Amino acid sequence: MRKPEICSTKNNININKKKLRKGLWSPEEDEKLMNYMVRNGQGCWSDVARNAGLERCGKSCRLRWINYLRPDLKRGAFSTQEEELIIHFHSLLGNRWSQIAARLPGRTDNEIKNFWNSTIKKRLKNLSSSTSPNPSDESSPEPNKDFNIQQGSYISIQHANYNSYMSMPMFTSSSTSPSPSILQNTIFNTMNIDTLPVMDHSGYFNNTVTTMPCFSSQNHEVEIKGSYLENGVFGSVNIGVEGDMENKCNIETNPNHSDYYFDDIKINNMLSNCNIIESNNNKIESRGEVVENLFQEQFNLGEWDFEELMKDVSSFLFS
DNA sequence: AAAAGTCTCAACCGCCATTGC
DNA sequence: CGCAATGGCGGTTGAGACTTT
Repeated sequence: MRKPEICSTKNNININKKKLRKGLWSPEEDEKLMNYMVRNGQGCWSDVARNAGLERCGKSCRLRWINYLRPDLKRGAFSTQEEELIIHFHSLLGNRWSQIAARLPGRTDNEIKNFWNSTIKKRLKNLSSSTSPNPSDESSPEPNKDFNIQQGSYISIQHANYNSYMSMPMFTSSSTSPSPSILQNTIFNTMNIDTLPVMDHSGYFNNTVTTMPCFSSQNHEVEIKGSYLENGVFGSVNIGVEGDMENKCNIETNPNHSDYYFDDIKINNMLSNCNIIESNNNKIESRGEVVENLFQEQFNLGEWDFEELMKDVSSFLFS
């Protein structure tokens, strides 16, 4: 974390030549930005910074909004399903964090990147070093090269907090790069197929309980009301259920996390002023234009480019 | 209890693409 | 076409929290 400081750089051009703040955001700054965004929606970020009365560059505002203030953000630890998905999508997409994040609504690219670098990569590294005398480069940004794989054998990853195992194929890394098809196939198959999205004709997913795309699960209990889906990948985005808004928002406030002042900025109150209802066909209706604008991006974010993804998978599997 | 080491994650940096003039 | 402004992304940093010694 960085201490707040006053500085200006070539990236922080301000027409008033004011020095721009950097570093950690104060609760007051958060409130200003949140208020502005709720009232006006997203526009030119430089204007946002200026008009919201923030001595920050537009980029900084954008980052703060996307990574922290957005109402649909899911907070707290990654679920095991999310973890599996990240591994899966990373194997497909490499370090394209924004694309991975787009497939995990409520999670940001930064969050996923941090999680990967701090947790998953380390786990895979440990795994690799304990199973192979010749560890490969885990930091490779290229897809499909994150595992040291020896052909013909399998390794099992036991997740720390749950009972399932992931079997992964082992290929030799000595000659050419691992066969993507086998790797992809195996990773794909080792995931519970239930964790994969089932899209209906309208572009949403079957078995969803919210307006957001969602996974079904047979092996994990899915709690629909009261909190985010316990197992769940998308549970925290239950913003569309009438009368449940405040509850949803509060639930995502983790007292152990650094969002200690999140309640103070009255996000719940601001949002509860907007009347959002969920219609029968799982599409959101809003009587507040601002909210509509506000959430539009989130819904787009949550949509899966599933066809594209499956095309990639197919090409891996059958190439 | 204190020092050292490790981890987490918010935020910045720099690059590239796009857009508008 | 060239330039500047802006947006978006991935890589990196570093302060604070946490754990170990």
